[in-house]
Amino acid sequence: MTVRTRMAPSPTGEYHIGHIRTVLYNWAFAKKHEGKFIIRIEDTDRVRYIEGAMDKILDIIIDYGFTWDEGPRVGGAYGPYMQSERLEIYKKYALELVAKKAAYYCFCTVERLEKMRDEQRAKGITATKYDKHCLMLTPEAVEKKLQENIPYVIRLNVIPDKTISFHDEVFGDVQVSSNDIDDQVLLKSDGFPTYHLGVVVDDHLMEITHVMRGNDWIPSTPKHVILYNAFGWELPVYIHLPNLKEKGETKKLSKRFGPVAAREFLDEGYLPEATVNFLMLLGWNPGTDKEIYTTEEFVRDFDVKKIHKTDLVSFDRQKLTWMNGYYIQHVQIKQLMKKLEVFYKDDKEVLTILQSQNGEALVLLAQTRMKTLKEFRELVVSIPIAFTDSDTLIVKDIKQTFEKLSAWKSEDILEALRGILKKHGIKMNTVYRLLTGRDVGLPLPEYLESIPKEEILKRLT
RNA sequence: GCCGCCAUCGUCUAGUGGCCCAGGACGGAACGUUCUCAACGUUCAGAUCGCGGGUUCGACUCCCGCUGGCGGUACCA
Repeated sequence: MTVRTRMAPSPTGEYHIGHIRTVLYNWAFAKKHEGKFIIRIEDTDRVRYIEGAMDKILDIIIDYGFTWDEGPRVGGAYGPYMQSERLEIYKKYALELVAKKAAYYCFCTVERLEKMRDEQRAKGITATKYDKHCLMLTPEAVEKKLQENIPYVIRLNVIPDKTISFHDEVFGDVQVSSNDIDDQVLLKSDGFPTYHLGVVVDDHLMEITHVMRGNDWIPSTPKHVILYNAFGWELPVYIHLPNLKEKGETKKLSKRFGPVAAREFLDEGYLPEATVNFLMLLGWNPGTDKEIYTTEEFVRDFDVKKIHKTDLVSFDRQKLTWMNGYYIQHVQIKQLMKKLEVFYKDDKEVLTILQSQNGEALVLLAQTRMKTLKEFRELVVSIPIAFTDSDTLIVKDIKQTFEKLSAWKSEDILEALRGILKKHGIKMNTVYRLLTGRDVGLPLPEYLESIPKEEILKRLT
């Protein structure tokens, strides 16, 4: 049996960093078992649908280094891979369920449903459920309403007093009473399926063997199990993943603490490989002390049995930043140059520095000093400074000393600066501030060498 | 409310009955190196394993209860 996993994004908004984690796990699992990773677009919510969202999602998945074997843009034998193009299929299967009495037509208006729920709540029932009002309709009555073009939905017919159970590779056996399951709408009045119908039909038709998704789906999995049983289909292997939360908080990631969208992390200068490495450890751990992982190593070591059985895992931004710094430090200098050039492609000032004669030398110096690509800018771009009265004497001295230097080399500059420090009884960071406008940064002599002497002298007037 | 799930240093976690008076990483502190800041090296602090009961010769590990958190409870996914 070929392993087939999938990620099924819904084009209703920004692609979250947590979604990349889910892509990573699904992708790695398929790779590990020499299977296929599929992307399917679940665009069944026409109210929240956002034009262009799908392409943004696909682009960001690519930018994080992932590809898919089947799905939009690449096609495949199980297409179409957009649910909006599969409406006839869902209708066919919904009707099959109706024929099997596992589902039924419902003509209730939203108003009646609201009234029904209000009445239930008035009676103290907080877990409101559809009252199966339309289940009582005779076949003739249904036929008549259909003839009259009365809008309808198709609902799942949940049989009471049954125990629905399924096995999850992470959470073990889960059991739920069918009494706690609502007669879920399967096919909406606009002809689109709800998630529950769409996911079951498509996962089956696309021969998905392992369903890996956030554990917020655990409560609705029994509905899917009922559907699989009604169709007489075999269940996929369920693997529910812990969701992400903000470090120190109890709730999910929030913009208040930094980026949340996958795209934003790239914009902030986080390397995809660093972020992906960080994501690997969010919900999984090899059981060893190894934390730095290439995707190849991850594919090799990834084991479903090691996925964390917990409700939420913290997204520690500080640790991400550390890991990003680690990656920047360990990447080949040429590659780092390339990454910086791409990152600063619209920043003339930084780009000029990068492409100057000393560009690479500066990057080498900056390599251990930046945690994100974004921090490179403040390392190499000086801020003009206004000298105070007490500064002028030192500045003048520095200038004179520099002017006397025959060669503009870091060793000579350092020696000159040492003399200044001694003479005025000041620390290097004072000189640092006078020359760059910043308190900290790249090693001064080397940094100065990378800038033409004339320019430095000009700054000192 | 009801249903389901979860619970180890500040944070992420290792740990599946004795190897644990709980190990690693991030963060913090100190020292070394040093032209500032980093990086690097060495060291330190930091968890009576949510609480209370059991079971057992022995529990972080098994069972029950409580508490807390999360999720679901839509013609959203």
